[in-house]
Amino acid sequence: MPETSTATPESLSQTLAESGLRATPQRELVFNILLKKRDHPTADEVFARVKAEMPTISLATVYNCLETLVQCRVVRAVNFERGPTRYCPNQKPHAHFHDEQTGSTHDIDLPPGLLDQVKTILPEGYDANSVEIIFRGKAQS
Amino acid sequence: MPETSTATPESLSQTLAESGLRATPQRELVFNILLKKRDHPTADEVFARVKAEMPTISLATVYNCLETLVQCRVVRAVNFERGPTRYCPNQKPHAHFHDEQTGSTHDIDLPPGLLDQVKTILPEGYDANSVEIIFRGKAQS
DNA sequence: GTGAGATTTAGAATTATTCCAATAAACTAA
DNA sequence: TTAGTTTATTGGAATAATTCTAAATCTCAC
Repeated sequence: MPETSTATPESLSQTLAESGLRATPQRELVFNILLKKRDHPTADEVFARVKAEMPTISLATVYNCLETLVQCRVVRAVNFERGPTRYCPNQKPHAHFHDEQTGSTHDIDLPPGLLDQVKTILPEGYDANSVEIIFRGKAQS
Repeated sequence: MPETSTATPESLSQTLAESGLRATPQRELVFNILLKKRDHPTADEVFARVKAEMPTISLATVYNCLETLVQCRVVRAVNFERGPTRYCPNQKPHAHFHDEQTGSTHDIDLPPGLLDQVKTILPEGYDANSVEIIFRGKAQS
């Protein structure tokens, strides 16, 4: 697994505060669950994991928390294909490798400068603030 | 708009035949509709356009036809974000630029070799058969 | 401790897509 | 052609993912 760069649980509260948002137990738990198992879970999967520790939480809250974390940029929402959105707490620039056999997704570290280099293919008049790269294929198991 | 490389309406019938599939009026019309306006429409949008020319077609058939065309590789299904799948008849290797202001999507031609170059960042054991690149930002209008 | 605003909650509503069973169309072999 | 088989289309029901809504709860500043 690549080295990862993420907000820590401690800094989450601060990041939220900077956006005028509160660090609620639900938000913290959802974030910690994402950190604990970095397998790009869907909202439903996050809900199941979170529920084990906080049985009263609702699915709507999980959606709300995930959306909040995405807004604060401590979590990335990922959409490869038809199907539910997946969530990723890795904030380091990285690509995704989607293993077509297993359906699993791996983070791929990007060499510094690659994204800028890729941006140079854009014609005049296009100003990209983000670049996403998705590989599909077979990974050694 | 970048130059595009697509199956022609004429060759569609042959491509389908190669997969043991029939060139039905519905499949041909769906494909022609995609060629006519290359704005990455959703299935619903395709349905609306197709219906204007063939009022009896059903939404299920539009989904079926799109899926068939994707299987035959004459159409690409694109998923950027939460929301319906979009369809693109451009078979030339290209990236997508998603204009966050307008919500529209532009095809970006790729210089030869770029995809192979990007693949070189993959660690040992990863074998990608496709690479997708998505830009997000602002395009000059 | 009160009031304002933020957050959570459960369930209803919506959206996108797939499934299903019946009909229709096209192809094959006699 | 014509019966038989396979393939495709159709409309509606079913499912899946997400968003909405309105009420209850919590938190913070005063």
